[in-house]
Order: sequence, then C-alpha cells, then structure tokens
Amino acid sequence: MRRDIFQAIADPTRRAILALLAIHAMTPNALAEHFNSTRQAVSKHIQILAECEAVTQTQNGREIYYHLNANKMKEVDQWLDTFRKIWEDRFDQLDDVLKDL
Amino acid sequence: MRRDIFQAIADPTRRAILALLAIHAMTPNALAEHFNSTRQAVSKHIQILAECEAVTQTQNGREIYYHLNANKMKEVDQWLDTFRKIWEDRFDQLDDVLKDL
DNA sequence: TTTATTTGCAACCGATTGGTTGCAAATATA
DNA sequence: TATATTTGCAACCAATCGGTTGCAAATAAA
Repeated sequence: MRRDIFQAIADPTRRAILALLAIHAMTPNALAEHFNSTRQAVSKHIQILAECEAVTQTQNGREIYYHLNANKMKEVDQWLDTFRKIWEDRFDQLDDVLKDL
Repeated sequence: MRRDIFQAIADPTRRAILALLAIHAMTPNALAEHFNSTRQAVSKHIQILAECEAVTQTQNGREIYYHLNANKMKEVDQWLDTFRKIWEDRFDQLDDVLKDL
C-alpha cells in the first residue's frame, strides 16, 4: 500500500480534512462532525493522511489530536515548479506582444 | 464521472504524461513509447487528463497532438495557498527565534 | 485500389477505493 | 466498581481504477 501525497489529496473529503487541520489540530470525533459519513470512514481518511505523513498525532489521554504537517504540502508545490516555468514563459511571451503596442 | 485535476494528478503515469507534454505536444503513440504499458492504457490516461481539461488536442490528419494546459495546474497552486500561509507563519516564527541569537 | 498506420471505443479482469457495521481496548466519569 | 466515551481494527460491499485484448474507422502510403 504505497501512499503518496498526490493520492492523498485526490479525495475531496481528505482535502477538507487538511483544510480543517490547517486551522487547528482536532480529534477524529471532532473532524467527523464536519462530514456526513461515519466516524470510521473519516478515521480511514485520517489514516491515509497519516501514512503519507500529511498529518501527525499527539495523544492526550484517550483523545488523539491530529496536526497538519504543512511541510508535506511543499512536495506538491515543488512538483508544480515544472509548470510554473511555463506560466512564466507565457507571461514573457505576453510581454513580447505588449511591448510592440 | 466527475473529473478534477486532483484526481488526475494522483496517478504517477499521468503526472509523467503532463511532464512530457510540458516539453512539447505529442501524439498518443509518441507518448506511449515512454511507458511500459500498452498504447490503449496510455490513451485512457490521456482521456482522463482531457476530461478535466489538463490537456487539449489539435488534429493533424490522422495524428492528434495533445498539448499541456498549464493554466489548469494553477488550480492546484491556488489550493496550496491555504498551506502556503502556514509555511510563511512558521518562517516568521523561525525569524523570531533567530533574531534572539 | 490495396495495404499500413494512427486512433478511439467497448468488453473484460483483478486490485483498490470509499463506504458501511460490529467489536474490542483503553481511558474517563458516576 | 460499573458505565460511558473515544478510538482503532477487521470484515464486508458496490463502484471505480488501471490494465489488458480485440476491433472498427479514418487517414496515409504503396
């Protein structure tokens, strides 16, 4: 079961979980309240996010707080670099057009 | 069959196709030569990329050239904004630590 | 015209996905 | 101690995924 961040963010529920954890760390129960599916379904999503290190956990008694690992998101950011170069090139081409006006 | 860019980039073969098309437009046959799977498998990936508008096509006789739509990648870039703010905050915190040294 | 090339589409297949229910373990509360 | 809460894990299920082969249509080349 090879997990990577790209597979993790493919699911909209998991992206929503990451967005919620960006605000503050939460327990699985607290997270599950934001969705229509069962706690166990949400827990599965959390597990997938944990497997690819997109979230970390700290235990406090019987409660487990899940934290966003924002650094993992940088992997996606780095992957975008290839395409960012193209945006910039396109922008340069637009400059070429504009300077002749 | 709702397709979005996040589902499209979840597969490593599709990410490789996007990287190849970032260099220059290619036909399905030319793309397929870069992979171990069949042309039809690669064609299916192309179709998924086309459905979410990550690639566009131009026909030239019986050949179809697929082009990267780099603008679509910006959607991922925009999604990252939420987390980029956190990187910056962390960076600010690091600054706070460093200024006391 | 006949033959070869390029492509898309359909059918099929095993593995994975995202969901469910049920249950056991650990911790907190009455 | 007895009960309630929080959580993870396992089993199961229908749908989707990523791959295959086979085939037909369109275009190019002999």
